[in-house]
Amino acid sequence: MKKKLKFTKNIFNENQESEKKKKILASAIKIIGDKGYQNATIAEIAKDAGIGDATIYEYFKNKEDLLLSIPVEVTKELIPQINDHMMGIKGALNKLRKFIWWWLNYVEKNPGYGSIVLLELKTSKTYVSNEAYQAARNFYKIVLDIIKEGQEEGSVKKEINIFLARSICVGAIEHIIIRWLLKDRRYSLTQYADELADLLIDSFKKEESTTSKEP
Amino acid sequence: MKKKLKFTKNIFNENQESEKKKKILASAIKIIGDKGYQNATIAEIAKDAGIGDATIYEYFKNKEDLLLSIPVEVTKELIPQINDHMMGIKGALNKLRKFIWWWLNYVEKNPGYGSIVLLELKTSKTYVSNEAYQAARNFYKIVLDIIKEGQEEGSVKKEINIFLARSICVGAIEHIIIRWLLKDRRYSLTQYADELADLLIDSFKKEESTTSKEP
DNA sequence: TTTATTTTCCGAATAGAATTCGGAAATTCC
DNA sequence: GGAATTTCCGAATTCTATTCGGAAAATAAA
Repeated sequence: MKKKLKFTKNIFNENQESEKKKKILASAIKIIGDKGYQNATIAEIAKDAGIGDATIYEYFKNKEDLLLSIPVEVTKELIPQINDHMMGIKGALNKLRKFIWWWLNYVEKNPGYGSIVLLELKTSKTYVSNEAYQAARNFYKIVLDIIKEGQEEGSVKKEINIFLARSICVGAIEHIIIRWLLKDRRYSLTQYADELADLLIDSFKKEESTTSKEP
Repeated sequence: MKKKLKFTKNIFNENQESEKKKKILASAIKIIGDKGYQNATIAEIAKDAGIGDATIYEYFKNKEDLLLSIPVEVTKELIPQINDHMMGIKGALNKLRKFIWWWLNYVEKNPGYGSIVLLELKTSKTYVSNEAYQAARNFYKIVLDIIKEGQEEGSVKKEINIFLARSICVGAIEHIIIRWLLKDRRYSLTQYADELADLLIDSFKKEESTTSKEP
């Protein structure tokens, strides 16, 4: 493999992260996801990644930057993945159901990441002004777009405020995940998907039956 | 005022917290609510309370214990307060509307406390095994009781899972508050109360019209 | 191949903040 | 008033993020 050329490192790495950086991020997800941001130490993350403490600072500004980089990088993979799963599904409400199922399932399989995104991130002072916040917005924009689509195709009530509807969906999903993360995680998270989807869909959907003049 | 007797301090203080402890808690709410748990220092809290750093450790086991004590103490005041506001309101769905309004309004007026409860608390490693978690449960039990009451009086659909309904309510409320806390807080939070209540109520309520045989 | 330059890495020092310790000051008891 | 007890806190300790300076490795130049 060709090695990096002089002065080209930064440009070269814009898309292709160095292996070392990826390794640090993986260790950070593992350690922070397990112990929480406060109890995770740079020393332990460095050790897990097989490097010296100081080396982390070659790749990340500081501990907070390391934390915030996690959702930025992971979301880059996640959004294409969920879009892929969405393909071929007809009807906004069916897509909403799929989204709920997919996200619960993902967190159940990656509780460390879920814990970082849903518990640790928001306490970061610089979160909203960071790229990580945009990543979260992009992710939840999927829900907003589904609701919009539903209004356009006529399956979702026109009179509801789509932003409020998104808040209800995302809020409910996150709340259920957070309970699961905080508790022992013994039960399956995915089992809630259908019932939650039923209730949400029921509150958004336009009644099909007696809508037109006379049946 | 009679001073404390030998050996009776702990028993005596079970209900009546010492003034100093209250002062520390007030300063902690102020500082942590403003800067966040990580950026708030014991030194600054102590200074604000007009005492030495080490004195805080006479009243709280450590910084985390201080954080967790905040919701425990505040909830003791809050639950009676909200119950008071609930009095005289007829109908579970009207109570739900009131609860939503009251809680949004409280956070708008006490954003520091809101920030502690909704952003900082859950990252604490010992949260679920702490009294603070019970305090949060007690607080949100109000919502669960309202939904139950609604099913009993016939205003809420019998077929919905009340725990899920509670998750949706609480999740949606918290999500809206968190957005407000993270963003600039320039707009009014209370303004969302009615629209949110409308949407939630609409999804829980039993259709009144054609339920009985023939009107 | 040798030498110069640039990049990567990290051991050791620094600094900031939580927590502990020992004893002084204040209060209560007799 | 003096002994016992409690309250308070200055100073020392410890733990950890972060910085610094330079060694090691990689790359370019000769």
